[in-house]
Amino acid sequence: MQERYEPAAVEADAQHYWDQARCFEAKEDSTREKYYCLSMFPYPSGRLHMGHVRNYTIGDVVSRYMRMNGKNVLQPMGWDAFGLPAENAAMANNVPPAKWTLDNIANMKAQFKSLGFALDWSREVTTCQPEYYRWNQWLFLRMLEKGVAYLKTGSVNWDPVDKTVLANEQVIDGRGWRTGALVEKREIPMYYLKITAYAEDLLDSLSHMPGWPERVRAMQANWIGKSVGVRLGFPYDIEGLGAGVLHAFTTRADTLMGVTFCAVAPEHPLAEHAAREHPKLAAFLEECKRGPAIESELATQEKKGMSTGLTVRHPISGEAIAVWVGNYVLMSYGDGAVMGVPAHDERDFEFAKKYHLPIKPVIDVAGREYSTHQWAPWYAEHGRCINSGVYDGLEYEAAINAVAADLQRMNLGEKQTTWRLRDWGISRQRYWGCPIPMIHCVACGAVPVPDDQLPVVLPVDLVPDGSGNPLNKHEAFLKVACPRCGAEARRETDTMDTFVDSSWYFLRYACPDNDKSMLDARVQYWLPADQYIGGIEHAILHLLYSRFWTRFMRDLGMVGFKEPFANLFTQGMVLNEVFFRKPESGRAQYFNPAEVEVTLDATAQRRIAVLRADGEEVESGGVVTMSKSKNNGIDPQALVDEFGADTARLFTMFAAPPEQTLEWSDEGVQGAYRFIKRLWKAVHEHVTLGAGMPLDKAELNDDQRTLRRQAHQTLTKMSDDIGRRRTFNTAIAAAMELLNALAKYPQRSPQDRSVIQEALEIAVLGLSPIIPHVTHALWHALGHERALIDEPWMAVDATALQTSTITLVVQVNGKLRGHITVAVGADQDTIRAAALADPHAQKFVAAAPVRKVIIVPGKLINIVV
RNA sequence: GCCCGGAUGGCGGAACUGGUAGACGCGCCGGACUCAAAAUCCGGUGGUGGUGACACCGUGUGGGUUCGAUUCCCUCUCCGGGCACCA
Repeated sequence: MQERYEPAAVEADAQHYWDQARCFEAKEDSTREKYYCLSMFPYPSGRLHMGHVRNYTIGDVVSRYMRMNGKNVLQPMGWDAFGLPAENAAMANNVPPAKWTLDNIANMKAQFKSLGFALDWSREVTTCQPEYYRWNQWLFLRMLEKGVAYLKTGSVNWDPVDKTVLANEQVIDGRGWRTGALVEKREIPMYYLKITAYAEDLLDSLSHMPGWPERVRAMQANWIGKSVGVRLGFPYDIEGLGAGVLHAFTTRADTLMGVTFCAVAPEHPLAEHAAREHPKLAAFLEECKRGPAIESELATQEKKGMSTGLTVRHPISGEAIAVWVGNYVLMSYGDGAVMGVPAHDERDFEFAKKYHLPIKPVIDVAGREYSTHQWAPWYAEHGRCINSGVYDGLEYEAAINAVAADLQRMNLGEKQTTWRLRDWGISRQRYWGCPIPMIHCVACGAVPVPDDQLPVVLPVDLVPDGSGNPLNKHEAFLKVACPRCGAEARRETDTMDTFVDSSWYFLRYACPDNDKSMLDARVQYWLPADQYIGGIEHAILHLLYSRFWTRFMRDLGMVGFKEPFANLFTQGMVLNEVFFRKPESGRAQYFNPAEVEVTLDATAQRRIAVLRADGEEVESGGVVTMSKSKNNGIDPQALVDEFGADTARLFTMFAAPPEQTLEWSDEGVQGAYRFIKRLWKAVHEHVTLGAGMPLDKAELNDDQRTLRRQAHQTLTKMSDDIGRRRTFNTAIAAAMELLNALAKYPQRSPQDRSVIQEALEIAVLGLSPIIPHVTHALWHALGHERALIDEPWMAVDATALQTSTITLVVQVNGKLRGHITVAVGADQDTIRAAALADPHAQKFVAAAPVRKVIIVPGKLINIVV
């Protein structure tokens, strides 16, 4: 064994072994228990970033651990290869998105390999290849047949200068990012997927998914947003419209008698009707249309409204109710109208104050004093109806039931369940995506592409120029015969949302080579995925879409399950300090932390950051998410080149628990490297002493027994931390403690050496899922023929854990005052007496009478005086 | 604005089910080795008071429940994620 640890040689050797032995190529085997460990596939942006390293190291640790525990493990990888960045890069460099994307994939794949992940590359899936996306198209056609996909108009951001549709990300302060032109909303026909048809089941299933984090389930439940309430009708007879009913949904039908106005969305038919005769209102509607499309901006903008001049009738009292337009009312939720009850809804209160509308309290909350001048949070609480005619005296639920029953009788309302969840619009007016397989014929309308003409292949040599989808100018793609009548027709040029690609890629890993069908029987063997790992930022959309997609496939009989991911793990983001200089005028210039030297000043009080290039100081902007815009990313490759993949892996697993954010630290990396060197040295020192003797468990002295106990306690903890808790940081800490104990262990007798051998084996094997390369080498050095990856996980020796005495904590009034040692299995009276006799405790007990003694078995005694 | 998280020494973090706050690592201080430095090794390291044994204080803020609270409940502050066309 070599004395020096040389990561490059060690890692090349281990990777070569895994490659030639094809260790990670998974094969279906019905006699073995499978374990499908899935990580969210990356967008091929060009380089791996630390977030990727973190995500895939977690998956790799789990995979390797499960493999050593006898599972038939599948850990695949692929590429989420369609999307906007490729079009931007194409424009910047005049390279087709396809070439840019495939080059990036080649680069990143090499990086993946250098990190030593146990991936089955024979199942690689790339979403921009027709072999993959043809099945997007195929399934879309099945959805169309079932009415799950349908056509409807939807609103998009329109840049009037570039004459193109913009993503929300490309709209900055209401203006196009390239042109600076004011962005307009445009209504265009788009395809939608009826995810709302599955809303109830998507919600209900959440409570039967113990393998998902509580917070993700809560976020999804709130996103689906089930509300049970009443759909009310306000009848009207309006000139030019005739008689009709304005519908509004409410969860607070008990406050119906407090309605003093109604507010409708700017796109509501009543608003549009009124605007025809009302230029100021028309201008207001225009203003709303130019307003933000993003919910966060809608919700924070100033609440504005304007009267339509129209009135509707209160369904119970018959009073005239003014109809207003409110910029905060969403056309997409409920009926696009709300009843205004300023006395019991904060937003309505604000609105009423601003436009001097009446406020009428109709709920008595525990006899408290209501004031129409100022809002108080309790105004929205449940209570007893007052000022409500026949409903006076009724409580919340009784009042809602009574109102619903009365309205139903008048045919002006009914109980209704409303969902916040909206159908999923998948049409994108963009080039670099999966073509929607439709053909537009003058005579036949929108005609689906027949299955035998799939895939509709996306031309790969186009370069977008910012002025809309280049497919619209591509004659060879556009021109096609109508499948129905044969006349010349035009191909659909919209492509699919990339969330479609990522909604089922995890199924395709089971059968990537199947060119006859989308899925096959192998899916049933591997899925559902036993562990899914990815960023918390995907907690809602991607995961919800995947759950929906799987349900639709289940309904078609393509899969036998509806939840694709049995267990979900959401890892935190990777952060780093930002350094910048801001000139007097103009934008801040950001410097990569790799180019900055941070030192302490003479008093060690203040940190000084200096740019290496010019020796001048730079400012620190705190620790934030690694991003291109802040130039604070760390290239994992530089780390691998300098310290090796094992150090990169160890650092990311040790620096923080995997669910929390992780702060980059150069010193932390050094610490990880130092630990690996210490481990190497410990094994080296041990094996240079030559072969030991077999362990004789019956002939151990106290020191040997103590070390053995610690080694097996470490094994217990590492197994639990890796296998159950997924707290890799504490598993590593336990291994460090064991190594510290070994360093202090004094003896070198043959029996000592056999105990040390066992402890080193536990440390090396236990760490192998995290730092697989160096442990591969050390395992051989410890005298094993077989490669470590093929070894089973070690079993804990229960006899090594046994002790005869136990130390208990003695508290007085909950404060730590002393320790006592008692025999294992001592009875309560003995423990109580020993605790009271403890001299440290005595000092505090002597002065006052003992009122109570609480004994927590195996832990502590609390004496209450 | 709404939904979901988070806050513990100089720093990253540990304390798993309400039971010893600060494991492990980094940094710093002292020492060994060295002509010297790096590397390595050994010891110390929450704050205040005390020569010391030890005592008191201490887990973002303010309150509550409990024999006992970093952990449970309420309030507030700050930070992060998501908000449907970034992925």
